[in-house]
Amino acid sequence: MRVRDFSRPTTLNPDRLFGQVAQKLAVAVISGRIKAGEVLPNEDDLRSEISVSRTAYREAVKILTAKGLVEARPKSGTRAAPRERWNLLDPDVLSWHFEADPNEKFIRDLFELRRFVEPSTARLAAQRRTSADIARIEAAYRGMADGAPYAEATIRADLAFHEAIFSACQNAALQCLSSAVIATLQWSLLLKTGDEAAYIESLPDHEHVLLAIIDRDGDLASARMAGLVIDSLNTTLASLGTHVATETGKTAKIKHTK
Amino acid sequence: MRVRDFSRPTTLNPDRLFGQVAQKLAVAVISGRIKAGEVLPNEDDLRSEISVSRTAYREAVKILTAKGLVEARPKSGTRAAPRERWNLLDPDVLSWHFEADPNEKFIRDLFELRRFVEPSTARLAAQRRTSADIARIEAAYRGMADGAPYAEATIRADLAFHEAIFSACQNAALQCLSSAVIATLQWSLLLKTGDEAAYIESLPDHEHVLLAIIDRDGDLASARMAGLVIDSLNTTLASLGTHVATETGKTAKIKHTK
DNA sequence: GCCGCTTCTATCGTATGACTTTATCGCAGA
DNA sequence: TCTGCGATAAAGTCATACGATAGAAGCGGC
Repeated sequence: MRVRDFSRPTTLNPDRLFGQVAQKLAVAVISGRIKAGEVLPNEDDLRSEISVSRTAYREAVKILTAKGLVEARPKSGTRAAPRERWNLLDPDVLSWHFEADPNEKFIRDLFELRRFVEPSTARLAAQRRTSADIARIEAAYRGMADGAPYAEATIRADLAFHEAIFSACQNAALQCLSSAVIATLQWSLLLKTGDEAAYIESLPDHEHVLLAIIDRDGDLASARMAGLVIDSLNTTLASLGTHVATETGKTAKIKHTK
Repeated sequence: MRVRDFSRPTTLNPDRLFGQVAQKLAVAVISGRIKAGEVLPNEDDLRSEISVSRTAYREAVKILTAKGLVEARPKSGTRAAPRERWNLLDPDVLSWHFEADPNEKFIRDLFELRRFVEPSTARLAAQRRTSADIARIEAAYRGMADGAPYAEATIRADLAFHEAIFSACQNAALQCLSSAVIATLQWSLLLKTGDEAAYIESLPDHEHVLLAIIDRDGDLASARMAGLVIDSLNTTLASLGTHVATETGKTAKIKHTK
């Protein structure tokens, strides 16, 4: 796909050869071009696709193995792993998804995760935030408010806003979910690009979350963040051409079309 | 540490040479024996520790790179990465933590994550469960009730109980968190081994969760799971010799000692 | 003596070829 | 038909070599 990924640079070097091969293979697996059968046999790949040494190829495979995308067993070959084995929350795996066609079910799943996690992070952030955290969140909010909708800088500010809230939680395990939330956000922004009204409307919601966190009001921060996520989900799914209804109460139920 | 890890076999082959080297290095990084400085220089390791070829060593390093534990920059060397770069929710990384000394802060973080996530999974499971899901969860519960506390089979049943609830959510992204929850459970069971009373008392809680899921009562399932997690946290932290107070209402605040 | 340039070295990345280990598959024998 | 053994294919391991470059060490000019 032709989408730019604005998340922080991936851990593995993309201008190194093994990194390129890893990405190439990963996208082939994630996009479904390689199902759960054989991966391209060693020598075949080397001779046809790109001429790359066995070393670089093997190291690429090791990376994918580490992320659960493929499984290599001695005699039977290196096969693409079934999806339930993939580390879907790995930053690189999330990032590689942007190179494939949008998977609607997966985006829904990510949003559901976000809906469960992000209100809690807002609550924690309200309870534990330092003044430095406030400064970061506020700066990010200003970046969102000042920039043009869907400009790169604005998007970065949006991502930074949510990242800063995670960071204020002081929880290393929780922090690891920030990449998943950020990927969800990117899908969201990507899908509704052009819908300026939706973006403008979301600004006050962000500000309200910020204010609640400043006030150390965990319940309020949580509730406002929940609202923000649900609004985002609704406009995103609307862009996806799917219908969504919001239940009364705090949870939103996604109508399963078809 | 001398702890057994009962989670499903890791994705990367432990009886392969590179797997052993990867584990060795990973534990050295996670335990803090290697800080954020240089990793053992190539040749030094090869000659002293275990005689292993550069190939195997490099592939091990690639695995750790993929999981964010180390960073190999072109010419300056391979260094242990700062902790915020680690993929703490990666199944292997979680598993490697069992080889190091218990990190109290990290266990608290994991419990916090669990507290946020697992009630939601119980709610979703109640809404979406099939009869097959019920069968799995119920079988796991029977395994817990029938076995002796802290016997291996009983522990496996406990883990299976929670895993089955994740599975009933039909959410691939959420599913990836099951390994983190299971790791948390294992830490919990490990730390309070011997406290049979705590285990016996948790049985009805599990049963109540199961019943709520059978009844498709999402709110009830969520509330009961929340109670279960908080009880587990309290007894676990008590075993850790730390004091915890339960706030009135749905959230528990962990008193930060010192 | 301080600063900038050159050189030198350590270390990662890549390539190649040979050998070992493992597990699958098919054939032969009971 | 079942059992078992060997052929075989693919991953795993080893040794070696070379290229590139970041960073250190040494050198020379101001």
